[in-house]
Amino acid sequence: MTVKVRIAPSPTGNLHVGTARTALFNWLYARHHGGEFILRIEDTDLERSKPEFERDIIDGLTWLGLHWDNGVLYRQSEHVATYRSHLQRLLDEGKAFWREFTTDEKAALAADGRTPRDSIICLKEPDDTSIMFDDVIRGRIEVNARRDVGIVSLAKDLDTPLYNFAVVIDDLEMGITDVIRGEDHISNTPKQLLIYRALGATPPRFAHLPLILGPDRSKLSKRHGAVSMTEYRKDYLPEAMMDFLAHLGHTYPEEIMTPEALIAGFELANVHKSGAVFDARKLDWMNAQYLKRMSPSAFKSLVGHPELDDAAVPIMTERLERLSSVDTFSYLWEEPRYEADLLRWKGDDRARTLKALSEVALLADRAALTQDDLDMLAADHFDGTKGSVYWPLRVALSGLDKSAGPMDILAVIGPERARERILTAISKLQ
RNA sequence: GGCCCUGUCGUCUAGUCUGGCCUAGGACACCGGAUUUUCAUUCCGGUAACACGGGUUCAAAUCCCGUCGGGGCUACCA
Repeated sequence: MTVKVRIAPSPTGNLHVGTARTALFNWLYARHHGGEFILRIEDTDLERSKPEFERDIIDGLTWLGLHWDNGVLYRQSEHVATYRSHLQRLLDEGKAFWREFTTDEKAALAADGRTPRDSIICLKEPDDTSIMFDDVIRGRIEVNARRDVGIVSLAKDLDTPLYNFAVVIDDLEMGITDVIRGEDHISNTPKQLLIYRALGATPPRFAHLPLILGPDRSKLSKRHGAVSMTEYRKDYLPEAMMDFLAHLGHTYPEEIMTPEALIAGFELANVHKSGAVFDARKLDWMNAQYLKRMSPSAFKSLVGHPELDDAAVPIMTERLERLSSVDTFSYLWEEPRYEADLLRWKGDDRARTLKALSEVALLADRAALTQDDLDMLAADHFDGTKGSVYWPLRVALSGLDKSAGPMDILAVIGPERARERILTAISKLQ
């Protein structure tokens, strides 16, 4: 049987990194086995589901490069008839029943600010039997149906299915072969198994992924900072993000791997059992690695400056980790602004700085500046102190205390603009 | 509290199934050095872990038992 997996996010928030990672593992698994990867929108919670969140999830998944095989989106809300018929059948067969709430339960709910209803549809209370499954990642998991699971709620009414029920019906209807999801769903699995049993259906295989953790080792959430993919898009390359996420909880032989290699090497057997902390610094490093490997033209258009000379590319890629910091290189495309005092190298006074810059300007007037010219200038007139020449020139060109070297900048902006900047620096000192 | 999952450097991890090649390897981060006009890149080097306690064994990170720790779930959310 060919493999068919799904990612089933609920559009009650933007695409969470944890959901993205689960999606990635499902995708990797499907592609590795030549199977299908389905996107299913779990919008049974009508109140919290929002179209803009659905949009964000779709955009995020697309950005990451995770393409699903069902062209038309499957939304649970569009399949009420299916849930209804299964629900009715379960009711008719006496496997499910309308469970009345006690006044106490209703009071508790009302106190919570919610409008309680009189009854919901539940599965008949299970027998005192053990219910078990062999998790592909964790091995056998076994619990007592009556004591540990109890009564499973299925739907608020015939047209309003609840999560556990909708998931089972959809997975069944779609022919999902492997359910690969977060560890936080382990405790839902016995409930769903009970539903499969009531339906007389064969459950799929289950594989529970370790959670992505925050620095304090609890499930990654908003209080840890950015958790939505959207927030990462402005800083990272999708291939870097994919690579990073793929390594969280899965063993791979290399740090930097192409999507093809990730697919080829993906094995549920190599998925870990314990959670992994999301380390943004490693993501930064990976991103930097991918940036360095980009072609000059691709990089230039990525950062929005296709007009730049190719020489600008290594200047940026050698220093850039997060895309949003690209403005620190603005001196490559616009005139720098700075205070005159920044031009002075260490103990040098204004006169000496002015002299250095003037000599450089003279040199630049005669011919294209070379490193040899500058070295000679330093040796002849500044007792060998290269800094006295290089520093003012570099600041004149970049306007910053930290930047690429003057010769590198010169190669990007050209001799004309360089000369103008040197002249500007000289006038600042006068 | 109950049920379930889990435990190798600060972090991601190799090694655990099939005990010896592990005086525990790699990567990120960090520290130091080389190159050097600043920053960065690059290259060298370094600090740093088998949660703890028993047991089995000639030999245990690896097997067994216990303890402790961390996490998840505990909805008329998903």
